[in-house]
Amino acid sequence: MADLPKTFEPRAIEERWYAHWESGGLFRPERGEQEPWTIVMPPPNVTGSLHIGHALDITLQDVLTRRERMLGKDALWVVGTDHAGIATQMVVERNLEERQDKRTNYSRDQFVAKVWEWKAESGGAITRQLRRLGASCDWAHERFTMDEGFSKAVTHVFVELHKRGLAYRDKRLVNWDPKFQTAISDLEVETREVQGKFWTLSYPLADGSGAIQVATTRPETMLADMAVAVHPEDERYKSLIGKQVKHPITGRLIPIVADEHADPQLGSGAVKITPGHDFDDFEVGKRAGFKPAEMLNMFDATAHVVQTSDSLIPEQLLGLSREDARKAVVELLEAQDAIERVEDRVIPTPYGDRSGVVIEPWLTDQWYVDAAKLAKPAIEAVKSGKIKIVPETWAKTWFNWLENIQPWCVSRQLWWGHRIPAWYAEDGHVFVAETEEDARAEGGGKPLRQDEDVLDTWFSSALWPFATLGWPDETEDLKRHYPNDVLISGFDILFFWDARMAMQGIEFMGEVPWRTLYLHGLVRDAQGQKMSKSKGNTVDPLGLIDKYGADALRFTLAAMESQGRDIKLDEKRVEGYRNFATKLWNAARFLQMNGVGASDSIAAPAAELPVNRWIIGEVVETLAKLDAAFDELRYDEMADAIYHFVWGTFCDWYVELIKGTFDEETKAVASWAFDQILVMLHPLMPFITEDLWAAMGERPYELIVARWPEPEAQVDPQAKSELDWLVRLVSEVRSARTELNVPPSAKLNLFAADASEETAACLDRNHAMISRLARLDSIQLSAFPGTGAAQVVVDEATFALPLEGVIDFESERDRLSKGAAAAEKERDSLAQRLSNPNFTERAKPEAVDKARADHEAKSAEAGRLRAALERLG
RNA sequence: GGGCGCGUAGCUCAGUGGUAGAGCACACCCUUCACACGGGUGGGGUCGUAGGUUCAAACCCUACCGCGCCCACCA
Repeated sequence: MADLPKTFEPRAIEERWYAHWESGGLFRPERGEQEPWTIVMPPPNVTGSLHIGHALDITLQDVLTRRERMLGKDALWVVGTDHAGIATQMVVERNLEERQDKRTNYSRDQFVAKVWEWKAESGGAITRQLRRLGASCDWAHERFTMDEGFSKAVTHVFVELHKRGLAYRDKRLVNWDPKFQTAISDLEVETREVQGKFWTLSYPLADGSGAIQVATTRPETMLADMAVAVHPEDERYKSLIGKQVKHPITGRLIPIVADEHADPQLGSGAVKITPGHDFDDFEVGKRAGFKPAEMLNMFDATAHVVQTSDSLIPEQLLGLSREDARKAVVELLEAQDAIERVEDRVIPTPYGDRSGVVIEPWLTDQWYVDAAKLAKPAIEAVKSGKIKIVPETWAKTWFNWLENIQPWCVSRQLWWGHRIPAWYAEDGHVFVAETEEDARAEGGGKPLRQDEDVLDTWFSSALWPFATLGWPDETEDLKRHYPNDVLISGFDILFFWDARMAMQGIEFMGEVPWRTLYLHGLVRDAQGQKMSKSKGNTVDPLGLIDKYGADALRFTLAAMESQGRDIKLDEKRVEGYRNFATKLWNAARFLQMNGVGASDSIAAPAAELPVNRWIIGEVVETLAKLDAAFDELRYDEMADAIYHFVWGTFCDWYVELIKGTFDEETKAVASWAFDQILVMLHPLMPFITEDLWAAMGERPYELIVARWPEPEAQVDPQAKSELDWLVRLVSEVRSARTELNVPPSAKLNLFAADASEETAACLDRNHAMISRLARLDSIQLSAFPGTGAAQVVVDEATFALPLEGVIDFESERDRLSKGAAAAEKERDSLAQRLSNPNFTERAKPEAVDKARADHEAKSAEAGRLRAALERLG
């Protein structure tokens, strides 16, 4: 048994134990015969570094994984990284820019090679950081979404979806990001409220009979106007329907059409229609008979003005940015007095969530996935309970999103990612196939050109629960570990990732990806603000680990994780749990000094002494609480149960009680109970527990693979009530001492009056412990004959502590009166309730019985306290 | 415009139809031979507001006030 150093230094042990676990293959021992248990880690971006949100996510997963492993299961925690298309391409492009270089100086293949180079050099930062947290995942089979095998799965899925008619190419408006020059999905667009203007413009009728006023928030797009719409029932405009308008800047003749989209209440009631640059207008345009291919486009990929196909945009506007074009157009309109009104207004404006620039609706050919079809079984899976969402309030959000889902744009105009397996012949014919050879075969040997685009990163990560297990091959892992048991993710990726995993998993595996979906909240700063780099209020988990240890950080995050609500992280909490670790450490030191080491039995040792029988029962009850908390995924309750047991029960009472009496039985029980603590605490605090496990003695195996306790031992009710009584007695005496300002060093005599035989026996059995903890000189089973004693009431007995001359009668009278008054107040309120026939007749019988019993107890207590007050004189 | 969540001790949060809990902070005492990252004791809450249901509500219902988030095409 190694002597423990005086203080606990997390730094010194964390690295050593992690390396030991990993090199020893202890994260996934060979357990092919055992029941499998599976969880996949949301693959962090390969460009990422560990932030506090990861720390929470990883902690929650590791806690479950470690326990399942201790339960003896073949626990698999899949780990890997995501190629993160846009993010990674950006990083590499930025590196090039720093050297006055740029992506377009290279061929596609050359650039992609550079990305792989970057990944090899600096792509693994986050995986090192996961280790610092103690993540016990299966590194031996670490995956990457661009690995050959995984890529094969991605291609296969796309080809299959195409075959099944669930992936198709379409020309329609997409959310175009002019900064990254790629399409993005609806989910990657965030709407921000921006202060803008609402213009009312005057468009002259072509026949010279007047003008019609139209409203817009984006005057620059008028250059591609193709119609003016009015409501079919709007009396003001009915007669104009079918007439033409001469566009004030381009001179284009455009029709006035009837469409319900035009809201008579809004602005003038007439609206300009720009089908190529507005989602609503696109629909109106289609209804008005325009084909997407005919719709006018006035922007290039960077959102600068280009000539429309009818060449009607004035020369001086070409090449202008959106912003400049707006100014120029407004000036031109002002010059011809065509602006009726300008109002200030808050405009909901779409922004790219990564680029931060305004998204342009742009008419392009893209690949879409028929999400609505895939969504149906995913909705059903939750409805039927095949997937259980925790907390279940999120189910509503799940349904709401999936029921209203739009086609998913999956093509991206990037170089880094899974290239879309589609090939085009010169006649435009498209062949979708797993390989170029297959495509060529299908195309009859015609020359083919592969699609330039790559797939949305989320398209591939949606396959994570099965493609990491070897799919489409039918591997042993796949058979054993799909469906996964649980998925843990932040609710911020519920749509991006979770829902898409469910859709793809059900479509391709015929089975839900996981049985339970646990959603946790976001970590916020102590003020409740969302953490962001720009605000500078981020908490660096690695800094906290350096300062307080990984165990303390993990325990904090678990303790604060309650049913998915957001976590306001306060460093003080981490400090507090670091103190908890130190407390445990010192308890171990103390036990060690007294000859307590590793327990030699898994089952609770036989014990005679009440204190030992009691602590065994307390372990059993703590285990039950923990097991229940695990079953319900209540991390706060797990932390709470073990924290209070270790500190409030084991350290504060058991260790204090057994001080000085380390007989063989006590040593055996203390060893066993402490071992149970280490086992039960290990999922939350793996490092310190593993270290203490080793420090306490020779072990046949590491704690990480030790067995989670089974509730074999019993709670002894007798011992429980005896120790419960003892704790109350000691607490009462201590309280009286403090309130009466008795110096801690003074030892008192205790007289017990009215003690039952049982109480007398308890006093006798435990007199040494009671005397030490309550600082007593002697205990006598008789009423104190004199006056001037402090008195405390515990159950039926009244105890007197003579304080000859020391006692302050006033203080003691106050103290006793306060206690009596409190008891009487409760007694009276219970009496009142019991005198109400409505209560005794209608309330549950248990409630009535309990009220009666409580009433009796409170009456007796009040009586004893009043009697004590009398005696005081 | 829909949907969700939250408002409980100074702070951060649990909580259950039957007389309010924890941690931290605070006050007082203690250099007791594991631990001052400690020990002991204590103060502190009309459980957002107003109604309703009930024998009984902080817990259920309704409305309102305040805060936050998500979804949605009001040009």
